[in-house]
Amino acid sequence: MPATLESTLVSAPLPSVRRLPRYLVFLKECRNLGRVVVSCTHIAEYLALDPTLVRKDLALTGIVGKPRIGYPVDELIASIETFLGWNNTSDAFLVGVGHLGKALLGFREFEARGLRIVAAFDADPARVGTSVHGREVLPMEKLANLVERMHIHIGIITVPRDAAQQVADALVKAGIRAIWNFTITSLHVPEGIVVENADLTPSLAALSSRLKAALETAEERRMLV
Amino acid sequence: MPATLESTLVSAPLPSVRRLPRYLVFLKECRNLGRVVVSCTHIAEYLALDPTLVRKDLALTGIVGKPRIGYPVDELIASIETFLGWNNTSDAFLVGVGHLGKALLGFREFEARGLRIVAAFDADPARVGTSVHGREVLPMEKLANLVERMHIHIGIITVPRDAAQQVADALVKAGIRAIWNFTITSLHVPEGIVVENADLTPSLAALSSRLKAALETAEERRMLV
DNA sequence: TAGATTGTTAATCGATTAACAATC
DNA sequence: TAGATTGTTAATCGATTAACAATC
Repeated sequence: MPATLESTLVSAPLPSVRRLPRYLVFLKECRNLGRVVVSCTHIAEYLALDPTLVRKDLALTGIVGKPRIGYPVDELIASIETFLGWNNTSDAFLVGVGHLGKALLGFREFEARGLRIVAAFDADPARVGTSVHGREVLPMEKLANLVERMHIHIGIITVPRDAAQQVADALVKAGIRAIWNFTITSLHVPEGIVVENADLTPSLAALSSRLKAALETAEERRMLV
Repeated sequence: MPATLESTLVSAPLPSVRRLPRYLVFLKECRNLGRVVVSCTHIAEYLALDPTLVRKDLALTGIVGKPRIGYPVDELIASIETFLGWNNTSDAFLVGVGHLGKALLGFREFEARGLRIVAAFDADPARVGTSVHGREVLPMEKLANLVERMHIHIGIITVPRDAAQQVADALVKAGIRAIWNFTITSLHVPEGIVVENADLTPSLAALSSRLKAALETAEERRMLV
């Protein structure tokens, strides 16, 4: 296989990609305050990161800074947003209109971040036909046909975890290319299909673990005094 | 400073901690199927991970396996749940009763994972006094007093991002020790206060980046044929 | 100019993977 | 016993941090 193919198999380093949206918050604040240029030093200080790390992250997006000056704020914002694809919107389907599914359908911010949830599906006949934040809930039977007809690439799974694999199978069979999985279930999908897990449980586990360590440290410190 | 203090400053490796809940899903499936023992090989295969990685993660929880046999399923489940603190529940306050805040208040699963959201607060007078999933929404003025009286350690922030820092300040001042931050805002808190970020935007950015790479790879592969 | 900042190369660090002896 | 699996030590890998020349 030629090297060019191999080279595109990997996306940009994911830790870097995940930091980019946080830079944008700070940069837009700078813009609001009328700042014209900003340095990695300032960004890094605000986000409690290493300046070199920020510099490498920004370089990923293709921007070139000026030594001693920094980066033009407007240009940097545009560069990051283009890199993240926040300019051209992707359409997505959502499956499972429970508490979380409804909340996601209500997030207007997604559209400014390149994601438009254009349809919602549910297996529960009682939910089908109802309207959630202006979108009618459709029956699962319509999923496959609509994915193909509307060239949908992204499926969002917000069903109970026991149903997640089954829904993933249906989405993949219908031709979806990426799944945003809000269940803790580890999905099995064919090679080449992207699964991004967004279930909250791992984050909660990390929170508990860190809190426990912090409380123990504080307790020990107290005992030493 | 003595070495013992230093040693407790760090929690367990967070990547490991984040994987533990996913092991539990598989283990409980095993239990339901009547399996008595399970090996790292099986867990790793199911979750598409390296067996050694799984073994080290499990060792973190203190369990000891039997060569050639594996681990007793029941014991392993108990070991992980104890390690994660899913047995003894922590009380938490939630601030910001919008779409997401309401959805979180509706998640009954949190209680089985050691988190009980005991009260909700909002700055909007129109929301104060209403009831969400059986909990009355309280005014921000009551926050500080109740945190202290109820010995609350965890604050959940689900307000609009512009209000996040202000809410974090109020929580910290009231004596909270850990913040589960559902906004993209990078919070500034005193040393020793834990901030776990759970905003969806970084995950969405990773999804987009990976999808883009996957589509490009597929396209290149198509061109080569 | 002087010096803050960029871009880049090298060193470090931590997590993952490989290797292998011990063992039920 | 034979061999699958554990626990552990060593090697690898990737991300972060340090060092430093180039430069506006």
